[in-house]
Amino acid sequence: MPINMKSIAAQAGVSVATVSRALNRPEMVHPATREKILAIVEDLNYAPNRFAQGLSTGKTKLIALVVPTLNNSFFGQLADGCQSYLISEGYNLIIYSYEEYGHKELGIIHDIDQRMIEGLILSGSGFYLDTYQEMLNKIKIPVVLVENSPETTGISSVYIDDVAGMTMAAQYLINQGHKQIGIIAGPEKMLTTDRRIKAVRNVFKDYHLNLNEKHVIFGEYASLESGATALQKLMKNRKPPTAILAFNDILAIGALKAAIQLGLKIPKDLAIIGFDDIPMAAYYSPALSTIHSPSLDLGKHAARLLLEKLTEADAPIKKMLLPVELILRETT
Amino acid sequence: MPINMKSIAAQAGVSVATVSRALNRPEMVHPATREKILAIVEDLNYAPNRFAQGLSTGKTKLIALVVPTLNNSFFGQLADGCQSYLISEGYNLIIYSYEEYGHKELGIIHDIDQRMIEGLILSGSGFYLDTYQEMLNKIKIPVVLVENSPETTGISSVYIDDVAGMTMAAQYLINQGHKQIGIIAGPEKMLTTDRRIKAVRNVFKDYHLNLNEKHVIFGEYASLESGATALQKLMKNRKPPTAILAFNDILAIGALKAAIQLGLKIPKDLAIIGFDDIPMAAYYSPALSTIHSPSLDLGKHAARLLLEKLTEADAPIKKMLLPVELILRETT
DNA sequence: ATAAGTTCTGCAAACGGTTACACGTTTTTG
DNA sequence: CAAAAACGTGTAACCGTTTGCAGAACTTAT
Repeated sequence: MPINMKSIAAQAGVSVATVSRALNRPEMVHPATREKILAIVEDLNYAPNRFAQGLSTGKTKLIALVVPTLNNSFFGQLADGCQSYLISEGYNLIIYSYEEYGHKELGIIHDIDQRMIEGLILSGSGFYLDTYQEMLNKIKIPVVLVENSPETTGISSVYIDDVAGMTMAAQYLINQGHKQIGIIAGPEKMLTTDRRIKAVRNVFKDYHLNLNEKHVIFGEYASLESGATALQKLMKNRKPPTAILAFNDILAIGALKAAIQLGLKIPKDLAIIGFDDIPMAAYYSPALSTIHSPSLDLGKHAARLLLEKLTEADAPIKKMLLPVELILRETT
Repeated sequence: MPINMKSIAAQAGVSVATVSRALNRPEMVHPATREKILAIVEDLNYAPNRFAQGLSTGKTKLIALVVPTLNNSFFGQLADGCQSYLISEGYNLIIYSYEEYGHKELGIIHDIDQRMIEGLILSGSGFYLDTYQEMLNKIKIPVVLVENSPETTGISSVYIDDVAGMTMAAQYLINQGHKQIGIIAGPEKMLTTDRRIKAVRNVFKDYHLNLNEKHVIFGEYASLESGATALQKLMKNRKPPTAILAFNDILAIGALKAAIQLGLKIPKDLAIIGFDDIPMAAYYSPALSTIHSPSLDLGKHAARLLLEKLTEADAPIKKMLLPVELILRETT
């Protein structure tokens, strides 16, 4: 015996239409009838079948989140943030992590139709500068970008204040007397990479310093190994850096490990500042100085912005900038 | 102009039924017709609407995964593993992380009906011994358990060889001459905790040693902080341990950090072995000795077992035990 | 008491597929 | 060469909702 509207209707002695209305537009049905129906609904713990709803309304309350990988606290927290907000609003989240999934096409464009996904939250490094707009053009549903280009027009996005973060970090290091600063960046074509590196260059300019191009290493997005090899390469320079700016904590920790293995004293021989402030940063040994970014909030705000676009026809495009904080621990 | 079956049918000059058959049971339709239809389908990049399919077949190809949190590489990888396998089989995954979501009821039971979720992969610590069976009884769809009780009857499960892992670790420490071994366990009522602690007790018995009950600390599931406080408590004992077995790497790293802060030399004053071998383990400083468990595979196998149950009516209950490995690094 | 509103409810079509059944066509068989 | 079997396709019911439309029942105004 399936518990569907029909059975509710039968029990209440009304038509399915009335049950539907009692649920969706209560003011349209007579109080007495409504009470009766709702009591039965409550009693049977009935909830409408979303598929049928989806078919008939075109609304499925399904949102997709795209992340590079879940094997990184930053995205894990981001996902948790989206999740919790969406669930509270009656939406569900499908997460696509393209590292394991295999990048090609992401298949999402396909699923958007098949699954009738209503909105998309795009995060991470997968969306490179050159293929970026092209990709977005193919998507016909509302999109919110996380940690991506504020330059992109027409799309709401939530991002953290990269520029402020990098600026603070670079200024701090320079004020500490560092002249040779190594940059361990993410992939070259990534938007965040771009933004952050420009911020560093600007600080250097302000201080009338020169950024040694050999001290800039592009690598994988967030891999411990990539951080380690970057550091090794940096230290082989004739004038090795005395401080490192890493574009995320995973890279920073990889670098930190490599530095320790090279026998460097941290922070005396080498100072390191990361980015993100993943939980592990405070617990590394030595504890990593880093830029704190509110990843959970990032997710929540992204989800909120998306739902706004979904439910309010005239929701304006918003660019939301979340503040960051420089947290000084033991690596500086 | 929506691209649905109707439009395909119109273009091919056949009925929707034939299109449906061409897609689902190709052998039933005349090769020539089939070719024609498939060509159009290909051309328009058509894919059937899953909601409509779901409504009429009852199959939605939606699987849910329950994890405590995504803010832990172990579960991140687990999720990635499930994801990649499921996607390759045409399924989609909805992830519920109950830490952020709020534990109560998990709401999943609700969503299972609403969303017509076909199968469930349950992982993690949320399912405690006492409420465990009760919870499972409420679920009417196929379930696969990850890292959970092999004692549970009637349910397929994938788990790692806790017992072998803990046994190896304990034996190793004892053979190294440690007599006072501290245990930093997860929550007391968790099934894995139970299994692992029994394994340790057995090793002690085999060696005719006594496990000091004061050396066993139960804590949160996987929190750095909980690991740190556990260690502090342990070291306050009159006879503090000279080695630590932590039930996961997060706890281990928390403990490690606390130990370093107490000025202990690792591994001379204190040896530590973790569990899971998250990527960070190798990159911690000192690198953490740990039991490697194949979290990605865990996910893939769980997903595979679930699909077997879904598609093969008589799929047998399977208990799959994945082997672990003791990896000795710098903390032993 | 009747006309004109208001409420409230039911009917039925639609959403986009799947599939049992029936029917016309072709092939096989004795 | 007719009867039987096999094949290919269309018709229509169904899955569980939502919602425009129409009509019944009740108010209110005249």
